[in-house]
Amino acid sequence: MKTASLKIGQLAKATGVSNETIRFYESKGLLTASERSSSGYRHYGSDALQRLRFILRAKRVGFSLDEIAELLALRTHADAHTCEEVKHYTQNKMQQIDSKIAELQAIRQSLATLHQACCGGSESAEHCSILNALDDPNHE
Amino acid sequence: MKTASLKIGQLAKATGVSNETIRFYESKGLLTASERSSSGYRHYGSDALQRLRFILRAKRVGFSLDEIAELLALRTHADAHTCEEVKHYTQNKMQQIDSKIAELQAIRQSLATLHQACCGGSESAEHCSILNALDDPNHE
DNA sequence: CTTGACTCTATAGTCGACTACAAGGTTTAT
DNA sequence: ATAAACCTTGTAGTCGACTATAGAGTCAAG
Repeated sequence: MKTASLKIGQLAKATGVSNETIRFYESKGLLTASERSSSGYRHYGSDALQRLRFILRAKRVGFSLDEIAELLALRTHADAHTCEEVKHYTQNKMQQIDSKIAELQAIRQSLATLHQACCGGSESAEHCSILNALDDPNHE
Repeated sequence: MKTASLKIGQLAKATGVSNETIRFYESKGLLTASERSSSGYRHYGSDALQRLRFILRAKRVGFSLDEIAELLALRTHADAHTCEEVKHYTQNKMQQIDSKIAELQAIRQSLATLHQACCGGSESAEHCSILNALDDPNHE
């Protein structure tokens, strides 16, 4: 027996998604079982666990399943992608991520201002909303 | 005439969404026109621009319209919310944002590793994928 | 004073991402 | 050896977030 082979239900439980979701991700090409038993049962290694966690992580920060599939398909020196492609793609994606981080920090700042203004922030106006808390210097 | 009154199409153009999307957001309680003309046309002030940009920003980082509506409804000293509620909610939301930022940074790190490994990162293995680039110390 | 570019409401359709059956086969615990 | 608890495929339904269309009214330029 190989180290840590998981059946679909175990993988599901370990990641907090349903069996159906895992099969759905498979149908979208995001996650394939490393093996099938003679009876057709899916079997996963620990790499699947890592892969699925990556998928969920990326989803939580607003990436679509298609984008995630692209990310997972990225490999250096792989047959399907030239170095140039990988360089450009990763560069681009990192910029996208930096924007997302900046956007999150802006929202966080507004929340922090609101949090401080609440009950005790004596300077603050009444009816201070999250939009008042936003300075919003950059547009678009 | 008041300063900078926008019709729906102008607001749409300024933010890059369609007129229909704006009406849809209105139907979900996210964005109301400050006024209607006698003929029923919606008119927006610059606050609507700020509000809509906030909505789009929050959307891009994975918040649902319902969550965004909650964020926008947050006000200190407002009738509908006690200080305790606001304090708890903002605290909670800020933690959520911190997790999102950490997740983005993890993905970004993987991409950076991949980017460096590509064409010239002499130490790196062949067929290095984004998952190999992930150390993934923390689970869940 | 008409033409074209806007706006309105209302309803239906689409698309991504699941979620819930149905009808059956397999594994495991007793 | 049989029942409970798994697994299989397949199809249909749901839900959030739009998007498109119809049919009508309004506004600004020539």
